[in-house]
Formats: sequence, structure tokens, C-alpha cells
Amino acid sequence: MGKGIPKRSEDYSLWYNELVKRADLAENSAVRGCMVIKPHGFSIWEKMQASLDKMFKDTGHSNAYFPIFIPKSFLSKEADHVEGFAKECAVVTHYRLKNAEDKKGVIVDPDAKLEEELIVRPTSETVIWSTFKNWVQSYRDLPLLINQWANVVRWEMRTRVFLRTTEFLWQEGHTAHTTKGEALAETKQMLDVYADFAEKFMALPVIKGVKTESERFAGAVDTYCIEALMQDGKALQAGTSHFLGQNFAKAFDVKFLNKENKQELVWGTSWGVSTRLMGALIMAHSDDDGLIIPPKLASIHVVIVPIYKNEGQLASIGEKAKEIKDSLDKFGYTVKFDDRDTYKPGYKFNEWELKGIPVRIAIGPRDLENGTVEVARRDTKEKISLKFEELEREIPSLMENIQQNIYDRALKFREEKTIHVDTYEEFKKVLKEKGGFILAHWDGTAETEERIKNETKATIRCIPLDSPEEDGKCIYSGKPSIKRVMFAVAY
RNA sequence: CGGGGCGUAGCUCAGCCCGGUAGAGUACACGUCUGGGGGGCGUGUGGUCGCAGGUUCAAAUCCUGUCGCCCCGACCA
Repeated sequence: MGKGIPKRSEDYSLWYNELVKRADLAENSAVRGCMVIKPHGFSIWEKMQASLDKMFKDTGHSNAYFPIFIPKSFLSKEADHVEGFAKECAVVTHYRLKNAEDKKGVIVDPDAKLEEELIVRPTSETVIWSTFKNWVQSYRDLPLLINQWANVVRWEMRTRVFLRTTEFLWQEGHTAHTTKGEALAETKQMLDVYADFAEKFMALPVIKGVKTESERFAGAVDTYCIEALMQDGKALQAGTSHFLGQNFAKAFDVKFLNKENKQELVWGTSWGVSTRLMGALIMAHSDDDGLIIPPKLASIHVVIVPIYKNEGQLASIGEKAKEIKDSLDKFGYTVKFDDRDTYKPGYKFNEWELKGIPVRIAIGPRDLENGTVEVARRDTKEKISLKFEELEREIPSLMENIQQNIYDRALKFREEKTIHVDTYEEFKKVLKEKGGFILAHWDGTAETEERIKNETKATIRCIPLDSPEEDGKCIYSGKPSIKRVMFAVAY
């Protein structure tokens, strides 16, 4: 392996894996399919969490925590739900170890078998709804607006760091309402929250839509989603919001007494985003030099690299760095002065670029003389020289500019890769040559969807919410259709 | 679970075919010259060759078994 990382154009998947490792975001662990999220990677996740958490609180939700273990019997209560998750559940069967006979290790104590096995949560609908039953008596107890930040486990056959790991971190919102309309409004509100977050914080343009039946969450009536396009032309589902109808209320017997003193089943929603967003962030913006972090998610906004020949120069630069740090502090920017004497400036430049820090300031002897600094932006790699006193004015607007620029860039890319097609031939051609989002007519049947998937690997990512009514013919069957749906090869 | 590949220094790998007691690059440590885009030179640290058996005077190398990992497919956020 050379000094740089592989090029996207040569091997996108290798580029991704190497970038994750080299930028110190995460690494594989001793446990297959599980990752260690390293400090630099986790700092980005923490920023995401903080922003999302505030948005959840602002829309009236409260955080709570439910157990990681789910009694096996709970999972069997909602038929579709079991069906969807049964194949990927980790199961706890024993609660004790003991020394092996040969003293060479430990074994599972066969006498410590659990009466009822526990499932490591793949999602928490079942535990939460079994709890909601106790929390709800009257319409006065509703709505229940709960969120939890947690880890979940889904025993996937093939894993990829951040995109699909056996264990991942996420938030899952679970709400209960008196009416269908209210639950539907909640589902859509949270979808909007996700879309806002993706666009404003992650600088990631997304398409809001609804899933077809085959892509729907197990146990939901409708699954809404935000879909983003990665630089290799593949789609990534970045968040989902489910309208659960009364499915879980029925399964767990969650009823309330309405104003007319009659029993009614509550209406539910659930919604979540996960550490998969890290993968989306990486694959949407980064380049062959490394990660690009939008300023709003950066834990370090500005890194100052000193260039010096002796201790005296370093000391003077250090003073300037301190001044800069203090003046940018009031804008909420975190500034790091990289005064390590063990690495050279060039090495540091590359390292911070690899890690995606939005802005680098270099200060050397020439700058000290001229009262200037060299400011380099990570997104375009442009460098400009600024006077010390200009920094306070220029840095905030530079940050906004970077945030906007990477959004615009991603949006332009997506627009160029969003194609309308009207024939299956054209569909296959575009898919093969360009990838991206393809808007086409579909007859609405699962059979057609399945056949297209088998023949091309492309799936219906969603039926976009803003898709206009338009008469057309299904590209596969020729049957009439009134709306285009969005196809893509997906992660 | 199918198909392919790989386990040798922290990392990437050579050595294995054709047995003779372990090597490179990088990283790390120290010194020195350096310092405006991954520096040069010198010295040095570091490996029960995945594990268990077997063959042999001798095994990283050959044989058997076993464990683990990676990639590709079916499944999925």
C-alpha cells in the first residue's frame, strides 16, 4: 500500500474500505462483522447524534431506554415482523460459563440453560409495545413520543463497515397515537426531520419516498424513506419512518379509552437512522485524497499547522495560533493547533486532508513577517492568503461556503445521474452505463419488481413523494401506470 | 450455505513448487541534517512462520486435520 489511498475510479469499494481505515474512522474487530468505531469516526457520529437529538426534542420527543434482550415469545406476536427478522437474530441460550475439564479455557455451563431464550434486539418494537400496553389507559396518556439511542444486532451474512455491520448504533423512535391521521402525520414529520438533517447537516441531498410492499419494514403498513445517491451511482437508504397502523397495538393489545368511554386500539409509528449514515457521508462527499466532512459535523473545524525552523519561530507561531483559536472560539468553531514536533508540515497536510478537516491554516516565518496566514479549504483544496485580522470575518463565511458547496456538488451529481426512461432497453442501458436514479413507469406488481431485480439487480428504491401523476406504460409489462417510481442498484 | 483466496514483524507482503533453522518495504525507537505538500542519512527494536498432529537427521516449506479471516454470490438498514 502506497502513501495515498486507492482511486475511486479504479476500485470504489477498495477506496471506501481504505479510506475508513486510513482516516481513522473505524476498523474491523475481533468479532466478525463488528467494527470498532475510532475516536475520529465516533466524533462525527456524536455530532450527528447531537443534532438529531435536538431535532427530536424540538418535535416533542423524549429519550428513554429499553433492554437489549427480548424474550423470544415477544418476537412471535406480530406475524410479518417475525418473518422479517427471524433469519438474522442472535439468541442468548445460557447465562453462565465454567472452567473446561482440561483447564484450558471456559465452556458454556450446560446446567445454566435459560428457560426462555432471549433475543438480542434487531429492533425494539416488540419490547416497547409490550411496555406501551402498561403506559396507555386513556386518550389522555397519548400521544407517547419516545426515542432511544441504542445498539442493535442483525446477523447479516455479508457485512461492510458502517454500511452493514452485525452490531450497529442507531436511534429508534416509537410513538403511539389516538388517530390514524395523527400517526401518519408523525411518520411524515419524522421523515421531514431526517431529510432536513441529511440536507442541512450532512450536506446530502435526499429523495423522500414511500417503499413498495416488498421493501417495506416487516410489520409496517407503510414505510417512508430518504434515499441518497453515492458517487459510484448506487443508492443508499439513509433513513426510514414507518407508519405501523394498528399492527403492533393489536399484537400487544395496546388500547385506550376514548372520550366516549370506548376501547380503541392505538396507532403507531417507528423511525430510525443508524451509523450507516457514516457510510453515506463518506461515499457522498469524499475524494481520492480522503474524507471531506461538512463543517456542521466536524469536531475539528480548523487545524493550524506551524512551519518553523527553530523553537523561537514555533513559539511566535504558537502565540498567533492561540489568538486565532480564541477569536474563532466565539463562533463555536473548534481549532486545533498541531504543534507536534514529530511530523513534518507536508505530512500533517496530508494527514488532516485524509481526515477531512474542513479548513487548514498554515503559518510560517514568511507569514509572521507579512502578518498573513495561508488558508486552505478541504473541499476544493483551494488556498488563499489572508491577513490575521481578516480571519474572524472570513472563516465563518468560508465554513458556510464549504457546507453549501459540498451540498451543491452532491446535488448536481445526483441531478446528472437522475434519468427518465420509457423502455426496458433504455433502462438496462442507462443502468449499465451510468447507474444512478432511474425514473420509470411500473405496473405496481411485486412480480414485475422481482423480475426486474433478478434481471438487472436494480430495485425500486421508492415511489418519490413529489412524483407527479403522469400516464404511462410499465417499462417491463407495458401495463398502464400513473406514476413514475425510482429505480437504482442499492447498497 | 455455494464459489474463490489468504493466515510469516504493528501493517503490506516475499520465501514454500525444489526441506537446511527467517527476509524486504513500511511503521516504531535513537542520533543527525532538515522543515511552505507524505524528507535524507546512520544505528537499532521487533517474528513459538494461525493451531494440532504426522513424515524426516532436519519443516515456514511436504502430508493430515483443525481454527480463523477476506472477497464474490443468495439475504438485508
